[in-house]
Amino acid sequence: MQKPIAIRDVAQAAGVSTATVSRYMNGKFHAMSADTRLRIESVIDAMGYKPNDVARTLRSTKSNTIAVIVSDILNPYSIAILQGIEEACAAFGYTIFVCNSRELPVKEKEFIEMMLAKRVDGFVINTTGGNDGLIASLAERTPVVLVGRKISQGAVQAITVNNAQGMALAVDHLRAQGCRSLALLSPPTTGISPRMERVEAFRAHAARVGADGIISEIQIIGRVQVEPVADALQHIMARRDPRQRLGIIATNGMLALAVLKAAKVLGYAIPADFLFIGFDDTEWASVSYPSLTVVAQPTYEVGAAAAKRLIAHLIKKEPQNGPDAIELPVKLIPRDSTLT
Amino acid sequence: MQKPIAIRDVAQAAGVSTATVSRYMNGKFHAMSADTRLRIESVIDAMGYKPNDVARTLRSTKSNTIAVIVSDILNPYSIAILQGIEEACAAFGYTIFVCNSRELPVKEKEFIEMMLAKRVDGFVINTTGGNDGLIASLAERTPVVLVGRKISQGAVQAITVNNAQGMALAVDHLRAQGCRSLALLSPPTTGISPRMERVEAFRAHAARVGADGIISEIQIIGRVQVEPVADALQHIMARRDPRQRLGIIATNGMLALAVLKAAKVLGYAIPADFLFIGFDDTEWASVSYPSLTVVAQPTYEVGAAAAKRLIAHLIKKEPQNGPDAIELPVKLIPRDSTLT
DNA sequence: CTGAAAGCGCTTACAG
DNA sequence: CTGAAAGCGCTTACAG
Repeated sequence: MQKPIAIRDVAQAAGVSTATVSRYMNGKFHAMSADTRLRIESVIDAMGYKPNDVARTLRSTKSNTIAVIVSDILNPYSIAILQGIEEACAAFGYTIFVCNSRELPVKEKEFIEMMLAKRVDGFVINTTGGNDGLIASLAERTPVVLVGRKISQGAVQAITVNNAQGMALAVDHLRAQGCRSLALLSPPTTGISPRMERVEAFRAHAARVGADGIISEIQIIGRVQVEPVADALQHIMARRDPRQRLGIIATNGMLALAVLKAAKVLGYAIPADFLFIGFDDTEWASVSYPSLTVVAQPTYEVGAAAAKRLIAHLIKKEPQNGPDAIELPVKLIPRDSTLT
Repeated sequence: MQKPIAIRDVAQAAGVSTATVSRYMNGKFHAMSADTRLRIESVIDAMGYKPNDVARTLRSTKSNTIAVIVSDILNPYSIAILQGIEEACAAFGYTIFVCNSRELPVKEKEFIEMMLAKRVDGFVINTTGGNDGLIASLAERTPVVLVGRKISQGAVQAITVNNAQGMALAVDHLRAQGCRSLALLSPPTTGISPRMERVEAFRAHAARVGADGIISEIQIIGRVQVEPVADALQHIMARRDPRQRLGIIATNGMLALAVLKAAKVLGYAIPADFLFIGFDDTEWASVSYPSLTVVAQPTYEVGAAAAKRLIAHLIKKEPQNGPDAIELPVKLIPRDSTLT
C-alpha cells in the first residue's frame, strides 16, 4: 500500500505553493493566472492526485457526509426512504452513513454519538421514539431532519405523511364496502408518532360512526410475527358478530404480510371471512393472495424531501427555519382484499 | 454551534499532557499511574469529551469505516446482504458508507474514488461487472471483498453462492414434476457472474437431459419490468408444445415478481399453464398467488461473511491470503407454483 | 510513568 | 496573483 500522493507533491511538481494547489482544488480560479491553472491541471492529471477528504474535513469542518439512522432496515418502508435519501444525496455530492437502530433507543443513542464523532454534516433520523430529548438537543447544534416519525418536543424539522387521512381513507373504504364491524392491528405505539396517529384516527373514526352501530376493536401486536398475529386474528374472529361484515386494518406493511401468512395458516379466506387493508404499497401487494388493498405512502418522496431539506440547510448555512413539519398526502389503492 | 471540546481542554483540566490523554483514550493504561488514569477519567466524564474521529483518522490512517457498494439497492437481495454487512460491522465497531451504483459502472467507479478519498479501511462490493480491472487493482492496495458477483481477473476475495447447484436443483425439481419443456428467463448476463453461471448451468443441464427429449429455451430480459417479461412469456407460450408440461425458471427475485405480474395481466394460471420457480426466497414468496417455489440463497450470511472476512483482514493486517472464494450452498423450497 | 515536539494533509487569513 | 505560516485535533516515536 504505497503512500498516496499529497498536495505537497503536486505543488512541488507544478512549482507552486500548496496554497495555490488548494485554491485550484476548490475552484478558486479567479484568483489565479491562467498559466498556473493550466500547469496545475496537467500535473494533477499526470499524477492522478485525489485530495484526502479526511484532512479536508478536519480543516474545514465540512465532511459532505450525512448520517442516516433508520429504525428497521428490514422494513421495505425504510428501504424506500433510504433510496430517496441516497439518490438526493448522491446528486449533491453527499455520502451517507447508514445505521440501523433496530428499534432500540440505546443503539440509536450510540449511533448518534458515533456519527457526531465522525463529524457528519447532518442527520436524517427515522427515530425509535425513545430519544426525544437527545434528538431535540442534537437539533440545536446540528442540522437534523426527521423522517416518518416526529418527536414530542423541540422544534425539529420532520417530513411525515398524513396518517389521519390514511386511516380515514381506510375506514371509509371498509364502510363503503359494507363493513359494520372493524378491527385494527398495530405494533406497540409508544413514542412512535405515526402509530399513535393511526390508532387515534381509527378510534376517532370509530367513535364518530359508532352512532350507526359499528363495532370496532384495537389489537396491539407485540412482535410482528405470524404466531402473535394469528392469536390476535383468532381473538377477533371469535368475538365477531357473524351477521356483520368484518373489516381489518394493519398499520404497516410488515404487519400486513404477517396477517396474510397467519390467515393462510388458520385457513381464513380474504375477503370472504374478512376484508383487509394494509399500509404501505409494497412491491408484492399486487401479487399476493389476495392482492392487497393498501394505503400507499409516498415513501421515496419522504426520503428525498428530507435529504433535500437537510442539504438546503447545509449549503445555505441558514438556521433551521422553524419547526417546519411537512406532511405528504397518502392514497388508497383498492385491490382484491376488499372486493365484495 | 459551540466548539466541541478537544483533547487539549481535557489535558489542561486534568493537568497532564495531551499525549497522556491520548494514551488513556487508546486504552494504554499499563503505561500510566492509577492516579492519572482516574483523574483523566473523571475529567472526561465531567466534560463529556468525545474524541474527533476525523483527526484520529488523519493521524492514524485508520477510519473504522467500510464502503459498501451495491449494484441495486431496490433489490431485496441487496437489502439482505446489506443487513448482514451492517450487523457484522456494528458488532466490531465499524460503520458503513452505503453507495448504490444502480448497475452503472460509471457510478461504481465514481463511488470507489470517492470512498478512497474518504480513506475507508476497506470495501465490500456487489459489482456491476463493468469495472473488473479497476477492482482488481484496487484490491492490490486496499482490502476488498466481493459479494454475490465475482470478477474475471485478479485474486480478489469473493463470497458467493453455488449457482450451478441452484440451477440444477431447479431443473431437477421441474423434471421430477413432469416438465418435458423448460424455459429460462434471465436479465442480461454480461460480466455478471451469477447470471452467467445460472444460464450456463441451465444450458448444461438441458443438454444433458436433451437425450430424453426435453425442449428448452432461454430468454434474456433487457429491462426487468412487466411489459418485456410479458412479451417473453407470450413468446414462450406461443412456441410451446401443449402436450408437454412446461416449466419456467426466473433467475432472480425481482424478475420472478415481474413474471407473476405479467402472468396475471395475460391471464395465465400458475401452475396450470406452466410451473414456475424463482430465485431468492423473498419475504412475500409464501403469500404470493401462487406461493412461489424458489431457490433460496443465504443472502444475509453472504453479507455477514463478507464483512467478517474483511474485518479479519483489517484487524490482523495480514495480506489477503490468496484468492479465497467462498461459495455458500443454496436450497430449493417447494411451494404451490410447482405443485402438480 | 510522562511530556515536548513533530507531523498526518489539508485550508485560510495575512501579507505582499 | 501567490506564498509563508499557522492550525484543525489528534497520535507517536523519542527522550527522560
